Amino acid sequence: MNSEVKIKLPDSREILAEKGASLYDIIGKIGKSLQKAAISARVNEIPVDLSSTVHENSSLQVITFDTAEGKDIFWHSASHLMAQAVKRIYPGVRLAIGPSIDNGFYYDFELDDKITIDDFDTIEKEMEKIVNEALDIKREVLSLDDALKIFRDSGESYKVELIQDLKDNEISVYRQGDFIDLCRGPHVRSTSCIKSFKLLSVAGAYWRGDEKNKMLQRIYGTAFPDKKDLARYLELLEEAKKRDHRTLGRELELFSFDNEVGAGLPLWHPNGAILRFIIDKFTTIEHLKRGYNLFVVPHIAKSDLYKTSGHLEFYKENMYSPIKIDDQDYILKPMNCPSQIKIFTSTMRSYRDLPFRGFEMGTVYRYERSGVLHGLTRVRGFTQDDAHIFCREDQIEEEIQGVLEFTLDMLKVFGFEEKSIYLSTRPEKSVGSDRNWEIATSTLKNSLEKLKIPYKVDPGEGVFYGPKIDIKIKDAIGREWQCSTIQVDFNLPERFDITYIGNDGQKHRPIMIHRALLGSLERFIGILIEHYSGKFPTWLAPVQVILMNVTENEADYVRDLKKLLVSQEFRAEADARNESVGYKIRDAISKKVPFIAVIGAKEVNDKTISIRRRGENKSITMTIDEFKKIVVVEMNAKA
RNA sequence: GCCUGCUUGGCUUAGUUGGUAAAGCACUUCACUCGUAAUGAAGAGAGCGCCAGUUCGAUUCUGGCAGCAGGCUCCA
Repeated sequence: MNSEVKIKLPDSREILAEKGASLYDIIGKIGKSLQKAAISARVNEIPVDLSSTVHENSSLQVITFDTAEGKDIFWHSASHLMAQAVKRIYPGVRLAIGPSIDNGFYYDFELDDKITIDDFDTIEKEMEKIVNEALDIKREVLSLDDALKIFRDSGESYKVELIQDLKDNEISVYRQGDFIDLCRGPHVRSTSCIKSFKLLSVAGAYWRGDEKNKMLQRIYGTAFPDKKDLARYLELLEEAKKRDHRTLGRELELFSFDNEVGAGLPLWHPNGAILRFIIDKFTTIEHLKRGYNLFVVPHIAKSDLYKTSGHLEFYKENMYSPIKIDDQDYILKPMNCPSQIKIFTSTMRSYRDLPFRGFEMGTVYRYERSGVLHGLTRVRGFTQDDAHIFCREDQIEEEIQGVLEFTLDMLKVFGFEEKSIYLSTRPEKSVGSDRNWEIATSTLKNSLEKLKIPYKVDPGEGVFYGPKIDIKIKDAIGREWQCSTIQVDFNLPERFDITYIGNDGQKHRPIMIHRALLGSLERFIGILIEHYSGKFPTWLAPVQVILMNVTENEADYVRDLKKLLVSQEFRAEADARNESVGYKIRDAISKKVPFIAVIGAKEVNDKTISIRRRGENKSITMTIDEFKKIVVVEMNAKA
């Protein structure tokens, strides 16, 4: 009796196991396939290695790769595997850290040799060898002193530093063959579990993420229990590459960058410029419909303005050097707010004027360090759908709610249904009274709750001048992007001494709300390109239809029809080249246009067109009016 | 800014152990007049990111700069 323990499973079944049996054996009793899939297990809710033994009645929950926890453990073990291989190849290497990340793992190394992707083959081969050696991965618990001695003796100074920070008397390490690493665990039972893996990239990374520290070499990789899963993941990476907005930007003739113009300064080509124009026009009109006033301000302003606003002090890093004009310093505007404030303060405002909402498609210029530039998503000059709302304290809540609803509506129109919302509260360094922060934070909270919008709190992540709500959208392949931000500001109204006359005849200070819904137009378009994979819905498509003739006889007809459609504000192109229909169809498909219209003798005769929709390989013959109606319907529906 | 790698016609790439470069697509012309994912042929197009240096000679070697990629750091 005493030699057996009861193991309670998640479905409340109970099984008996021999006292001291390993989890691996116990799981084998439940099922062979589960035993094979098991990565680790939770015993009495604590994740442990499968090699650990059970000595008392316990609950058991098997962890497989299907769960986030399973992936984390598996990838962490894979990172150890890689580190072991690297250490075998480069004995002088010093190990830093090697955690699991979103879709794999990395390990940071300090090494005099430079590792490049050309070395991946060698490292992967060594990893394979270690997998085939089927080394047991064993946990050991050491005293602080013993642990320090082991890593000191082997010259692993980063590990020594980590151990010293642990301030723990019991240090767990994991051993697999000749390799030992400091680690909390748990891990898979054997190197043989990590069947398929791939090293993906190598990059520099600062020790502990601090710029002042030494730069280490980081190798990224991923791994899966099954070869098929690895293949699928690599395909996904290929897919992401195919929808990269930088590639599509060139292929679809949307935009480009030019060495001579400068890094981070996008040039909008006809197709991209029209896309921008469509979004700009739509966004502007939506603002006007919601009672915003339109603002336009110059791209430069005197540096004094930014002294008043505080940007010269707090935002200097991101601002360009002054331009001298008539012996005065002018600065390329890094933000729209200061200039916009001057519109509000240009005259006496009454409480009756509030809320006063000013909207601008405002272009700003910010210095970004050369290494951070990235396609359209990180540039040095960009345009924000920026607005500032000046309101009374009692109006904040309604304004915030209005902005929230507006934002969600807009994002939906652009095809972003899934989003996550964050409320960022007061950071350590901040301006404004406790009372103001309290009011603003609770107002933001109330607004979210009244609209039944689920959100998470990001404590201390607010801006120094006020709390904010950030909205992250999820694109078609599940990546998150932050675009929208709604911020309450106590700082600028003070700095610019903004006032309105209340019904008591006295001056009062309004509250300012900054908000951008799409954020930067450049970045938003970059995200849109990837989200739609270049297949823009009809209302956004730079070219909605390509018209093509079958033989030379219909060429003029096609050109005339194109002119007619263009004159009626349809975005049409004609392909009257002397090529086969098959060839032109193929070409048009690669341009991802929503409609392809083929016109042969029959169509000219019947005054019809043969329409082939994107993604379909059948065509429908219809009159030109019928076609126009379809396009109009889709444009109105923003489809 | 930092680390690693990269930079050859519009695009994708080949190549030269240093003797001024090759292909496919795109483009132009000609022929074909063709019915829903590539008709055929011919032609034009780069001096190999920029600036120096080494050399009889540099696209190839060295240095600097710029740009790009992947990261790190940063991101009001």
